[in-house]
Parts: sequence; structure tokens; C-alpha cells
Amino acid sequence: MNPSMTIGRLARAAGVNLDTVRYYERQALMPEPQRSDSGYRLYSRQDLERLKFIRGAKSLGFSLSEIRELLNLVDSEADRAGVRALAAARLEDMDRRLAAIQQARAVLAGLVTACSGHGSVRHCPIVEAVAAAHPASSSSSRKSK
Amino acid sequence: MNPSMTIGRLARAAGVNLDTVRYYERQALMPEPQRSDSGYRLYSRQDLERLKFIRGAKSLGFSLSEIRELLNLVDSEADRAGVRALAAARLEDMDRRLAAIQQARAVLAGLVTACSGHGSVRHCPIVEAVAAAHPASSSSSRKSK
DNA sequence: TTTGACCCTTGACTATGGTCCAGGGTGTAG
DNA sequence: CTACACCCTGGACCATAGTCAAGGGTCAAA
Repeated sequence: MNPSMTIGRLARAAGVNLDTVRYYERQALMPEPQRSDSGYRLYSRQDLERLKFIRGAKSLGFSLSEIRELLNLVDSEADRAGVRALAAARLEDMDRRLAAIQQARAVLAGLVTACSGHGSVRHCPIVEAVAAAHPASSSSSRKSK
Repeated sequence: MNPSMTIGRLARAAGVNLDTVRYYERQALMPEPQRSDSGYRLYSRQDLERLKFIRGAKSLGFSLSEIRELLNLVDSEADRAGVRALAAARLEDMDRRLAAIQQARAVLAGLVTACSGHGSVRHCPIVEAVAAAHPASSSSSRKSK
């Protein structure tokens, strides 16, 4: 009923490196598992689900620390509001990233069509426009400290 | 005619940290500049353009090694085809990333609306779906070296 | 001349997300 | 009993993209 697999089986079942599992344990994403008499880590089906959750969340673009937050909510048996809020924040974040990439994509796409693809690189519209695409930005030059 | 600015001026003009300029030099993105008698780096207007180009390309999502490639093309006075090809490859790459993020976004958005936002986290559709969202993927478990 | 802003180099350190290695112990099949 | 696959720990190492610190030298103004 608690199939107790070793780390190797767990890792293979989730499609990750076994060092990654130990790494997640150190990062407090995976629980400290039970141990066999000889000290082998023993994992349950729940642990596998958790590992799959982590990989799934990663594939959705969550960072490990966001996943840790998410898991803390899950572990604390908190109500769903927290989970939902985190997911919503992540969503907004994604929308921002998406918008940035789309904007960059549009610039680049314009350039690719603008550039004839032949002739010297001098005055190549891509080269010129990228130099102008700098955000230039920010205060810079702090002196104190 | 060659305004020869010091690294500090250059960095401020481009909105970057001056250590970043030296870092780019080590990474062969910026040329080894002329030096004053006392060993100070002296930059020209062209160098500033180059630095702005790097920042612009970065803001478009190019990695430093892609930028290095791009700059090599520019430096080699190559024809535009290479630049265009690189930009086009980058565009495809962006499209792939965009698609991945959009898919993830859709999953997440669905979850946010599906999740009532109250109730226990058990059976929260977000938690359950994320666990299933793993790509599971890849060969895994290579043993030989 | 002295102060302060600026510059130099080398090398360490940050964060993220792992991966690998050495040097051992364990478990099982032949 | 011997292999061999598997597991353990601790610590080093990878890439990316910088940032910072220590211990100096330089330059310009007061």
C-alpha cells in the first residue's frame, strides 16, 4: 500500500536525475523521506505525485522558490485562496513576460523583413535598429556606499 | 572627432555598470579599447554604439553568446544574409518560447477560474492539474558516463 | 599639496538549477 | 563468494550574467 520505492525508481518515474531529487530535498521542496535500515531513502506514491507537481509547475514557468511557496500552501492545508492568489500572480507575471517578448518579436520580425538579406552589413537595418532598441534606462551611477 | 571617453562616462551613457563593460570586454563583446598613458581605457563613439547595440540585443532577448555571434558578423563585414539568418533563427526561437508560455498561461488561467478560491486545498483543481502537467519526458537514466 | 573622484587589476562572490565525483556501504543474482 | 547495480555523504563544479572588494595608481580642483 506504500510501495516504497528507492530514489532511483522515483527519479525514473518522474523523469528526473536522482541528484535532482536530492537537490530538491535540500531545497525543502521534497520532504525528508523515510529511510530503510541501511539508510536508503524510501518514497511513497505521494512523494512521486509531489515530484511530478514540482516538474509540472516548473514546466509552467514557476521558479523553485515559487514552487516552494505553493507547496507550503498545499502542505499547510491552507484554503485555496492562497494557491489561487499565487497562480494569479504568476499569471500576471506571465502576461508581462509575454508582452515583452511579443514586443521584441515584433521589432525583430520587422527587421527581418526590412533587411534585404544581401549587401554589406553597413547600414543593415537590423544592426542599426538594435543599437537604438536600448532601454538606456535607469538612474545609474550611484556613488555612495 | 574621437571624443575618447573613459569607462565611467561610457557606462553612464549606456546605462550600465562599469564592471559590466569590463565584463563584456572579457567576454569579447566589447573590443580591447585604446589606453591612455596611465592605462585608462578610452572609448570612442563607435564603442558606445556597440555597447548600446549589446544592451538593445539583450533587451530583445538575445543571450550574450548570440550577441557575440551577431557582433562577429558585423565585425567581419559579412553580408547581411548572416545577420538576417541569425535574426530569423532568434525569431523562430521566440515563437517557440512564446507558444510554450502561452500554453502554460492557458493552463494556469483555466485553473484560476476553475478554482473557487475557497475550500481546502485538497482537490483544488490547480494543485491536481499541475501535478498532471509534467512533461514526464525524456530518456532519463543514462548509465554510461 | 592634499582631497576626492576616477581608474586599474585580480579574484572572490551572488543567484539559479542543477550535475558530477570520490570514496564508501548495501542488496541480490549467479 | 563475487559481481554489479544501486545507494549514501560531502563537496566541487557547470553555465549565465554580472557585481563587489581589496589594494593600489591617476587626475583635477582648491
